Amino acid sequence: MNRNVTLKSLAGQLDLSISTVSKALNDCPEISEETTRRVKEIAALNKYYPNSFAKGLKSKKTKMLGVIVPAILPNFFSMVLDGIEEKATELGYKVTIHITKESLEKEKQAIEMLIKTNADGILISPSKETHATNNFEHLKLAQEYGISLVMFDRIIEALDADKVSIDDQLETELATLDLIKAGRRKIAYISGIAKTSVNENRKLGYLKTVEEHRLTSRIIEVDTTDFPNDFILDLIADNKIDALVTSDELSTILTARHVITSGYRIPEDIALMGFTNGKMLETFIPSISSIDQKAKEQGEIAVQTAIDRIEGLLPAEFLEFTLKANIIHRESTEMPVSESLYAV
Amino acid sequence: MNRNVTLKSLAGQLDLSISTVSKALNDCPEISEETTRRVKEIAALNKYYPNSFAKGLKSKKTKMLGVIVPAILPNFFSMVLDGIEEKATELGYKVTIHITKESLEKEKQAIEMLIKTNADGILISPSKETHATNNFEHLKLAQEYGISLVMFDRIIEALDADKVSIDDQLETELATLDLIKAGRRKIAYISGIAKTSVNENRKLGYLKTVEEHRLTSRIIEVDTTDFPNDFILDLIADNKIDALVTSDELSTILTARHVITSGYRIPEDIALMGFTNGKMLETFIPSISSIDQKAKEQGEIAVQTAIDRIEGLLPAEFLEFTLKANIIHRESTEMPVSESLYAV
DNA sequence: CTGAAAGCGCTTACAG
DNA sequence: CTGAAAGCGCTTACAG
Repeated sequence: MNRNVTLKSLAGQLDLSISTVSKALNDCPEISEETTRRVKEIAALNKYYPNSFAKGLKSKKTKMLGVIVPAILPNFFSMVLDGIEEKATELGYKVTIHITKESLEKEKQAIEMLIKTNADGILISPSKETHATNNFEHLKLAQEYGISLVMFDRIIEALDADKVSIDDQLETELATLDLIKAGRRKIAYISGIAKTSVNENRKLGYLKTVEEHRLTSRIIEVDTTDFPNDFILDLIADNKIDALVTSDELSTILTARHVITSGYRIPEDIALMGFTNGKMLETFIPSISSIDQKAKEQGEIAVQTAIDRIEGLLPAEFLEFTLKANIIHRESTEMPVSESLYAV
Repeated sequence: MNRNVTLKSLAGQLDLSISTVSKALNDCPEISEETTRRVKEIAALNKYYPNSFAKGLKSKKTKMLGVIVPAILPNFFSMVLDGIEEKATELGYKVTIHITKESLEKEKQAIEMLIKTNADGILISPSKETHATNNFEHLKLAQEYGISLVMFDRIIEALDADKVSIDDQLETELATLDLIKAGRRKIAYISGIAKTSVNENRKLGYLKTVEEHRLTSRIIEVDTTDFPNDFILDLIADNKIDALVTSDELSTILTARHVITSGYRIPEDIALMGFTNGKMLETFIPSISSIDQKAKEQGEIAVQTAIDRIEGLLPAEFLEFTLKANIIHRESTEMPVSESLYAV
C-alpha cells in the first residue's frame, strides 16, 4: 500500500523539487547537509523504496544473477547454490534459479528468460545434452547481450568465458593412486553421469593412473535411474575387482548399497572411492571416502567473478579458476589391519 | 550488443510509429494483420526483447517470486524448491532464492530486498528464530506492500496468509500408531528442530498416540550439530526404549548411524520412523521408514496459490492447504517374523 | 487502421 | 545550493 511513496510525494511533503530529493537520497555532495538530513528523515518515515524499474530503466542494471543447474537434489549442486546465495546476498545481488533437468531445451528457455529480464550475470553448469550435442550458441547469445557468463564444475572448453572448477582428471588420478597404495590392484571406474565434461575428465584420470601402474582398466556404465547393476556383483564374485572409483554421489551411494545388501563387505571385499562431500556419504555405514569438489567454494568464486566482471573490475581475458580438491579418507577405503600398513 | 533494439529502432526500420509497433507486438486487434505480420518479422530478425524495466514501470509487475527458506541442504527444502522452480517456470515466473540459516535478521533482509525489487510474491518457510520470537512484522510489511505471501511447511498460525502444509500432528499420530501396532511399547520422540511449528505439532501427535495407549512418553532433545547423543544409547541399554520417532531427516540419519555403530540393530533392537522422503533415508542400510511430507507438491501448490493470488483469481479469504502425507514403510520398522504378525 | 502525446518514477546534465 | 527539463523504453487513452 505504501507503494505510492515516490520522489514526487516526498518532494511535495518537503517543499523541495524532485531533483533535490533524488540527489539528497543519493548523497550527492552538492546538496546541503541540512537538506540531506531532512530528506532522509522523511524518506525513512514514509518507508520510501526507490522504484526498481525506474532505476533500472536508466542504469540498465538489475543486480540479478541467474543460476542454471542440471538439478538441485544432488548434494553437490545444493552446496554450490548455498555458496552462491550467500556470496551474492553479501554483495547485494539477487539470485534466480533455473533447473534444466539435463535438457538443452530447458537450458535455452532459461537463457532466454534471463536475457529478457536483463540479468546482469549467469552462472551455469551446462546440461548433459548441451555437452553431448556441443550446442552452446545460446550461451554465446547471452554473452552478446552483454551478460557476464561464468561456468562452474562442468566446463565447456570451447566456450570463452570465466570458468571455475576442480582438476577432475588430476584429482581422480590421485584418488585412484590412493587405492593402489592401499594395496588394491583390480580397480574399476563406475560412470553414472556419462556425457558430462567432468565424467570424461574423471575417467581419464582413472585410466592414466591405472595404466601407469600396468593394471587392467575397466569402465562400468551404470544407469542411476535403474539400479541395481548386477554386472558389478558378477565382477566381485569372479574376483575381478577389489576397488571402485565412482563418478558422482548418486552412483556412489547406489553402488555401496548394492554391494553391501548383496552380502559383500566394504572395504574388505571392495574398497570404494566416491565423489562429493555431502551428508549422504558421510553418514552411510561404512562411511564412504570421496573427493570433495569444494562445492561451496566453487559457488562463491563463481559469484565473485561474475560480479567483478559485471562491475568492470576484471581484465579483458577470461579467468580460469582450478580449485584444489580434498580427498576425504573414510572407512570405505580403510584397509583391514591384517591386509595393509595403510590401515588407520 | 543487441541491447539497443527498441520499439523506436524497429519503428524506424518499418516506417511506422512506435505506438503501432507496440500494439502489433501485443497482438492488438486494431492493427491490420499485414502490419502485425511485418512488425513481428522485423522484431524476430532483430532479436527484439522488450525492455523489462520499461514494461514494469507501467505494469508494476515483475513476474518474480522470492522463496525464503531456512536452508537448502536438507533434502526436504531441495525438493520443495524443485517443485517451486518447475511450476513457476511453467507459469512464466522467475524464482529468486533466499537462505536465512534460521536467522530472523537474514529473513528480514530478504524481505526488504524483495520489497525493494518489487517481487510479486513471496513463498516462505520461516526461520526458527522467527517462530521462537514470534516476530513477524516483516512478513506483514511485505503484505502491506501488496506482495502475496504464502507460507509452506512451517506455518505461523497467527499470520493471515495463504498456507500450505501437511497435518504434522495427525501424521505423527498415525506413524506412532504404526509402531504400536507393530508391537512396540517403549517409544521415544527425538526432537532435532526445536522451536519450529512443525516440531511442536509432531511432538503433540506423538504424545497424543502414546498417551491414548497409556504408554510412557519420552522426549529427547538432540543437537544435530553435536552428535552423537549417548543418552539414547543408555536408554537402549537399560531397555527403556524399543522405538524412536524422529522429527526431521538429519536427526533421523544421525540417530540411525549412532545406534548401529554402537552395536545395536535396527529394527530388531530399535525401530525407527523418520521424516522426509529423500535419497538419504532410502539408501541407508537398513532403509529407513519415514513420513513423506510431499515436499515437491507443497512447492507446486505454494507457487500456484501465490500466482493465482497475484493475478486476482482467488477470493479474498486466505486459503489453507493441508496435504495428506504418506507413511513410507521400509526396513527400519519391519518386525522380525518371529516377533510380530506385521512383518513383511 | 495509424500516430502524437502523456505518463510510469527515476537520474542527470544544465541553468540559475 | 536548488530546480526545470530531458530522457530511459515502454503502454495506452485520445485524435484523426
